[in-house]
Amino acid sequence: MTGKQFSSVWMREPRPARTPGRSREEIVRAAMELLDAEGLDGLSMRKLGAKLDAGATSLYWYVANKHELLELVYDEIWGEMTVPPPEETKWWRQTARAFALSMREVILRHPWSAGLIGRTPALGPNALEVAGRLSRAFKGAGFRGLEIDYAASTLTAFVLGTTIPEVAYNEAMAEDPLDEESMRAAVERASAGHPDLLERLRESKPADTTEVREMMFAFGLAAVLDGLEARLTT
Amino acid sequence: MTGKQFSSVWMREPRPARTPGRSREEIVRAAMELLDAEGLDGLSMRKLGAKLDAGATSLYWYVANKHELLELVYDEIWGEMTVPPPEETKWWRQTARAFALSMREVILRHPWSAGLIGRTPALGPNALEVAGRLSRAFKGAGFRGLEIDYAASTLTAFVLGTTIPEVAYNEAMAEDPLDEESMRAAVERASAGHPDLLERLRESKPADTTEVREMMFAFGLAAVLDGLEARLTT
DNA sequence: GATTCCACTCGCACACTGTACGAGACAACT
DNA sequence: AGTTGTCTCGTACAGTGTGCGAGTGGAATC
Repeated sequence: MTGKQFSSVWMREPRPARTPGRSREEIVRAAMELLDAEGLDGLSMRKLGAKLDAGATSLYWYVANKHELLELVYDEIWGEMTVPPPEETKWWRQTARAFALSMREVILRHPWSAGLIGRTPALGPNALEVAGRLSRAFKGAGFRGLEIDYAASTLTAFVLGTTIPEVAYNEAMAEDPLDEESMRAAVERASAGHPDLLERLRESKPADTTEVREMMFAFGLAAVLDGLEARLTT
Repeated sequence: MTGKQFSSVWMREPRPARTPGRSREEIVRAAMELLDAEGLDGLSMRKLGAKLDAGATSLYWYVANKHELLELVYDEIWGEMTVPPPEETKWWRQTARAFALSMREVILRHPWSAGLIGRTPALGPNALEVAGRLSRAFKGAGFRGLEIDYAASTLTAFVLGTTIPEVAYNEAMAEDPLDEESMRAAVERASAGHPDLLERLRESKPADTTEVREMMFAFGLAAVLDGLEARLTT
């Protein structure tokens, strides 16, 4: 009568894995390969089973349902991000900056993660490790109490909010590859009646898309870090 | 031979809608009701058809596919956000702040939008209207050239990145309602071995969840605005 | 008034999804 | 030898988006 358990993979022990060869890790690895190759929609239990020379429903021995599997691969994403330990960096800004760049890079490298990353609570060991390191970094910076969390959340929110649309753009381009020119024409047509937008569209003409985004990210990141620093000195 | 068109609802004229009663608008309205009631997964063409006393496939006369329908309801979301015109506000900060609050409020009111909002290019009339107003506001603030876009993107990125996890938390809670207490216990158990996290978890004990998030949002927003202002004066 | 045409509706079918169920296979322990 | 527990998987079910093609009703044309 103690109420329902919070249902997450991380609240349950994994199957012992007496390991003939199939195990949770194996499944997660195969799932990530499939995700990298075919995206979030490309992952189905049947395909994953086939990839492992197993029946689709065999996987349900190791994983309660597909959502649990996604929780597992999701945490793997956090494992690929780097938060440099304080010894390696002089200022907290350096740590924060390195993390932000790494987070963006990981998401862009695994575009399917953009569809997962804010969507499920991040309670896996890797996510907690990152959260812990980030916490320590901001604490070292001088933040106190809840503001440590606030600062960390602000940073990750910026990266998330920036990267998700980037991924969306990339995927729209991938499934419907059209040259820069006609894309621009389409957007221009849609922007008719919004002179401000058209003007800025023309300004960016010569620049490469990825380069513009790089600059945008650098600009926003600098602003966020400045903003956090400002919260610190008052 | 001019290459493929960019495929988006906004690139095509809507069906003339001789309107016996069924029309694009009607369908979009019904879709939003269904989404508000049952969430993103609750929207299926069959259910939507039933709600309109129509066969599922009848809708395909007005909409090329489900994705197009989602593009339409997605733009509706932008229509509910408010960007106060410059006359009504004294500083750009006020405009930006009002927009950010409004954006967050709209997303929280239509949680399903969190699954759409960064995922598809925002080329609908409402989205462009918002983008235009935002552009003008930041131009008025003193930003120039591409930095106008950068500033606007930074702001929306922050709101997006903050709100998506909020929605995720709300939905996890909704489908698996457990009291604050056992939730905290679960998270504490997961955080074992991360003293920094545990410490902060305990600090936030008395505070209400929604209140904490409100404070977090205010903190982050102030930081972002400060950061943007800093970019401006240099 | 008859005919043609077109806007529109919708039942059926197809390929696909996640996963509950229960029957079997194999190894280890009693 | 028998029992138990771990693990595999075929089958089945309810659900999805949507292509196709036949059907309907009203307006326009002859």
